[in-house]
Amino acid sequence: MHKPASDNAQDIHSSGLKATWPRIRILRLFQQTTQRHLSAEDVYRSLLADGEEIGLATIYRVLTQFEQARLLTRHYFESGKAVYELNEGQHHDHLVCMMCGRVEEFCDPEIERLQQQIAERRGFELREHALSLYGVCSNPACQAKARAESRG
Amino acid sequence: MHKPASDNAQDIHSSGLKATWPRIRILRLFQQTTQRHLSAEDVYRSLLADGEEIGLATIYRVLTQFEQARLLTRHYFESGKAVYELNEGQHHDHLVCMMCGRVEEFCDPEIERLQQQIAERRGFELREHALSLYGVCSNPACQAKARAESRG
DNA sequence: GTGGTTGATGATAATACTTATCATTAACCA
DNA sequence: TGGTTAATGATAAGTATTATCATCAACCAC
Repeated sequence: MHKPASDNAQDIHSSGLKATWPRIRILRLFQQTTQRHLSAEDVYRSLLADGEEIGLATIYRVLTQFEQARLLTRHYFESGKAVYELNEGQHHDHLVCMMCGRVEEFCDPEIERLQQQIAERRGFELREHALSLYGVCSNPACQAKARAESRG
Repeated sequence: MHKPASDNAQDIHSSGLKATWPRIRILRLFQQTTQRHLSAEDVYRSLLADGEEIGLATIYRVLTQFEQARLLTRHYFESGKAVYELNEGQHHDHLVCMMCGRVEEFCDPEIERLQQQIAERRGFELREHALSLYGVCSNPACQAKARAESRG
């Protein structure tokens, strides 16, 4: 199921980066975690909890490098804080629950086509896009919370 | 063309906020500026340049209040820094030039419909969304810069 | 394998953006 | 107009991120 550490080192290496222990551990975390989107702080705490000796500065550096190397992609989800996710080739967009923070992914070729069309019409060469839908998920607790807030 | 200050005060007042001088000036700035999207720092510098005595803390507070009052809307545009724009009722999305930072707006009912459909299928009650397209605009200088960057 | 070079690490200082604190001041309504 | 209540501005504090730099480890040539 999960790639062994050696493949992992290979991925890092072929991005022109030295396959160091911190880098291997960070990449592995993204490959193994159930929580797909992680902030620098999330990664830091998770690795500390696993008994790793790692500095926060290294996390930030490596996340930036991995993003440039296209191993990870970065999002902001309308908050000042960056989160990263594994880049698995297939582009997708996000559906975010405003109550519990859960993130679902989706991909709609028709929307993608329309985006391309809009960019072309305005003389833009489209490079990338970010589409996030915000709402309340089907969890009853979230719906209750949403009702409470609107009464608030 | 532009609303007089009194209407301006009216808008603020009917949002349940006192029509203070700093608030009137900030709202007026958004109504009169050609640069549609402004950060807290942009607003601060602009008002200082106009000879206003205003504190940065006030700017942050007022921008947050105006957003809650739906006079302004906030965006992050994939950077850790918030920018605000006047809320004129009509929802729209953004097309951002990655070279010069220019922002164009667009609105596509078909994309909106598809978004609604996606949310429904997954049991989400859609509240809002953010769609930003990033690319290179038709300005020759931007296209030259883009080519230079891709050569690295 | 080993060693030298080069780049990576981690501690920490610095920066950028934003929010909280609090004494003073101004807006609003009776 | 005066009193109440909320807003302001200076500044401290908080949070997220980047820069600095001495030490250390990965990699390639041998």
